[in-house]
Amino acid sequence: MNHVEAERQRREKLNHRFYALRAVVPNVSRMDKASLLSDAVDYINELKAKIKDFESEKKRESKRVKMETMDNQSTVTTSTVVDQKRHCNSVNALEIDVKIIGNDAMIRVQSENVNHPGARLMSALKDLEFQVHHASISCVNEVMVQDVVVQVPKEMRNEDSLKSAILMRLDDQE
Amino acid sequence: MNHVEAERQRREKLNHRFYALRAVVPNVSRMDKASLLSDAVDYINELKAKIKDFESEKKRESKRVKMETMDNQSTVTTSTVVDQKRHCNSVNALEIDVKIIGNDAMIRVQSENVNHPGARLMSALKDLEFQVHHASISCVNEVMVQDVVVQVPKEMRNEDSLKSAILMRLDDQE
DNA sequence: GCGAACACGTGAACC
DNA sequence: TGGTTCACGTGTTCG
Repeated sequence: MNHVEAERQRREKLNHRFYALRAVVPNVSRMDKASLLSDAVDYINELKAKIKDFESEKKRESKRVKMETMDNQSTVTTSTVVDQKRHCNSVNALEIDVKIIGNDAMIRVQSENVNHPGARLMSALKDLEFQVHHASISCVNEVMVQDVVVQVPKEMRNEDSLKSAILMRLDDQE
Repeated sequence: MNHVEAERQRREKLNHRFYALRAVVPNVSRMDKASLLSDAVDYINELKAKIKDFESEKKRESKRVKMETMDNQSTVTTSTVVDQKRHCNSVNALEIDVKIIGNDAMIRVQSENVNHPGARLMSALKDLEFQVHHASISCVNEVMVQDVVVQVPKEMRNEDSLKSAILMRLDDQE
């Protein structure tokens, strides 16, 4: 009969598949087909759980990275805006920005690094009797940027008058 | 006979395992047992590849993080050392550290925030005709810390003489 | 000899 | 009506 041969081939095929399954499932406890099947099910569930862990971890990681890059972008954006401002009306001479916040003022001065601008700005702030909370001076390629935070007396808390008062005292020392 | 019953239970058990396998393998193309088995093998290989990807990615990630933390540690260590130095011989008056590196000097001054120490140090550096590359001034609780990097002429490149020269000019302005 | 596991041939069901 | 798949009972082997 052809039937018996077909059935024989079917069994053979099935057994090959069982061998293939044995090849990819580790730790096959016992060698019978039933145990192999349940071990395969367990193994697949283990792999699924592992992947789930990785994916949740990856999601957290990507959130962390996204927040970091957003932080970076905000700082970068700020400095970029400032740079554009700088390039807009940039002259060789000197430029000053003043921002008053409460009792304090944030002052930014950009100038050529000649005639000791750091000493001049600090001296001007001393003349005005501003208490310095923080100052940062950086010089790159003969351009000097100074950022200072000072406490100003209340009668001086006007951005324009403050700016001109500083400019005046800076010019005095040229 | 008992034999037929045992065989019946065996077949039943095997079929249950097949059902269980069907439950955990998605996209079972056809419903016959042979296809189920080969699909299961394919699926397991997919999961394995996915996990391998995740693990190599994770390894790269952990290397990156390790390098980042090492960077952080080195900077933290440096500032800690400096802090210890500060606390060691800290007095109310004024303290100065000088480190000469090539053409430049790193100067650190800690003092009370009275009499405008920022202006005084900058003025002293101007008197000495040191070019300021960078300066950072911070004030917390009436204690002011100044860190500056300057270029010094070669005839002044001695740490002790540099320190006393600065100290002298700071005292002049008291 | 018996429990477990497997392979085999056969009948049935289903396109 | 063949082709395919499944379930079943049976024979056989091994510990």
